[in-house]
Amino acid sequence: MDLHGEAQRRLGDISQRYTTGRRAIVEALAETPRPLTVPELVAGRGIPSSSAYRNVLVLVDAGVLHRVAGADDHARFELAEPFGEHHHHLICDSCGTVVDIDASRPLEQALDAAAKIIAADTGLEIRSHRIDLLGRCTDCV
Amino acid sequence: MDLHGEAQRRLGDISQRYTTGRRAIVEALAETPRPLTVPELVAGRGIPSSSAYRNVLVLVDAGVLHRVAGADDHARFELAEPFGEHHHHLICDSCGTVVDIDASRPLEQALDAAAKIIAADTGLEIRSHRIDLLGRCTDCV
DNA sequence: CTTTCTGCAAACGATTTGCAGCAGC
DNA sequence: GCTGCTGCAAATCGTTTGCAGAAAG
Repeated sequence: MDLHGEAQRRLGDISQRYTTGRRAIVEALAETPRPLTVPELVAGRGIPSSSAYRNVLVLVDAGVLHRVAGADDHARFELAEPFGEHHHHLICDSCGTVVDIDASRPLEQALDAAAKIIAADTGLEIRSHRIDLLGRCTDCV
Repeated sequence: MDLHGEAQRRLGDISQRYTTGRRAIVEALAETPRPLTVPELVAGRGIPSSSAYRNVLVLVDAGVLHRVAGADDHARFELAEPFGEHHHHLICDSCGTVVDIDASRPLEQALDAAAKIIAADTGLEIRSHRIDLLGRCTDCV
């Protein structure tokens, strides 16, 4: 899939430009196997944080990025699903890091079943669901 | 269940005291049907925020409180499960508020099945899981 | 060319910390 | 009475915003 072409298309849909700064963010996230906080994203890449905060909002709005909530209080960002593979997250309850976990077929089936029950059960306007696993990442043993 | 007695016991287990300030936090959360941020917790109750931040950490450590991640970047706190009922959360993706949703039996069964597959599948040290529903709260229509 | 984005610097708000005095056990 | 907790005030850090200049289409 053409990452940058598609990103540009989605930005165009909401009348936004695909600028150098935004491309830098998309590239940084494409190279990382886990969601990043804004400080992590800009570190060592020379991206000014004020622009990063602004652009991350726009990119989420355009559907290029997803916002991921971890165990600590910092928003993390990753490429939206059509760009990456469908997966879930292991959240380290020691350091707050979020690690991607590939989805497996039986797991997905069980989760779909749960999601259906949730919707039927609550009757609430539910747009999506989030399943996170809490444990220890390899760095925290 | 004796809320305060049990809170004191759990604090004692980690050599911490059940002080007036800590009791105030437990009481505030016992009266609220949803997890609160620290600023929400101290508002109008005259609890100094520095103490609130410190005590919330201790209470989580003692297993009296749980930390809940919402859609925005602010940690929220609620009484730990043995004190409250087992439930899940509806997270408003508009205002970030977290609302409790009572658990139903079929939902729990489906979730248990999913959790078993997760554990067998990943082999990771998973301590717990988190299922959140993302949608709109009644205030945000 | 026009409109939007960028980057700096300053403002902001939540969270953390040092320290002297108070309180639980 | 000893040790740990409290509350204030100041420091810190992530995040937001105003504005003049640069860049995308």
